[in-house]
Amino acid sequence: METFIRTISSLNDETRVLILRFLDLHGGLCVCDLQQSLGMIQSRLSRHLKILKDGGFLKVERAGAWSIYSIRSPLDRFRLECLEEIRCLDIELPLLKKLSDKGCKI
Amino acid sequence: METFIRTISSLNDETRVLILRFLDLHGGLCVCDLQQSLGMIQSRLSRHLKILKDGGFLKVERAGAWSIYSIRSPLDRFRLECLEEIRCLDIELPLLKKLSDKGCKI
DNA sequence: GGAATATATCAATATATCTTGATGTTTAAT
DNA sequence: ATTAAACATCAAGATATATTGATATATTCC
Repeated sequence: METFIRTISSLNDETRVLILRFLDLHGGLCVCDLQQSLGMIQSRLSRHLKILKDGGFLKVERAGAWSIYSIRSPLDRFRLECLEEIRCLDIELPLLKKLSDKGCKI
Repeated sequence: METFIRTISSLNDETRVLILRFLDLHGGLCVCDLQQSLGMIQSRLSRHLKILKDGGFLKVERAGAWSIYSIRSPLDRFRLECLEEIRCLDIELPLLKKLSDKGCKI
């Protein structure tokens, strides 16, 4: 039950659904890219990314100073169904501003 | 997005998952039966039942003074997947105390 | 019609969650 | 070594959600 609620509650927020959709579309991104693209402050993003990770949807990989967040793979059946449902949502997605390539300076 | 969040948030509560599981197991029940079986007060149940209905998981049918709540059928693919996931949870289910047959007197 | 049952809703309080700004911690560049 | 970037975490305030008891609305039975 605990795990189920943690999984569900990780989706129970528009910000997190947006983040998930954005990472699903663009693949792994660092926090500073998400910051730029989604126009959110860092602490807010970090928090939501952690919740999505604890919910089993994301994984993190350290690359130097960067934390690269991406959709965990493989997702189990249920989480994949959730992701499929999110893919069908009509969400206004911002453009990707990938500054990390040129050296991100927030 | 709005509908998705409403669906997800309706599952984001242990009480509601329990109610859903209980109705899934026993079929349609009135509020007073749920009250007896789950040991909850009426206002609390009414609230959660409404949220599950608004989340698209339950339907209500009036039968005289009683409101019979049951799993909505057919469920769409995503809600069905959610229900399947809930069926797999290890939940301690109370016994059914169906007093409505003999005339429920709360 | 009047009393009692079943349910819904409201108001107040308690609890949890989200947002922001501040503060740590680690890594990279010089 | 120092400085700065990238990220995590914490504390405080704001917002949302849950619980309870009280009240309102049907409906049934007499």
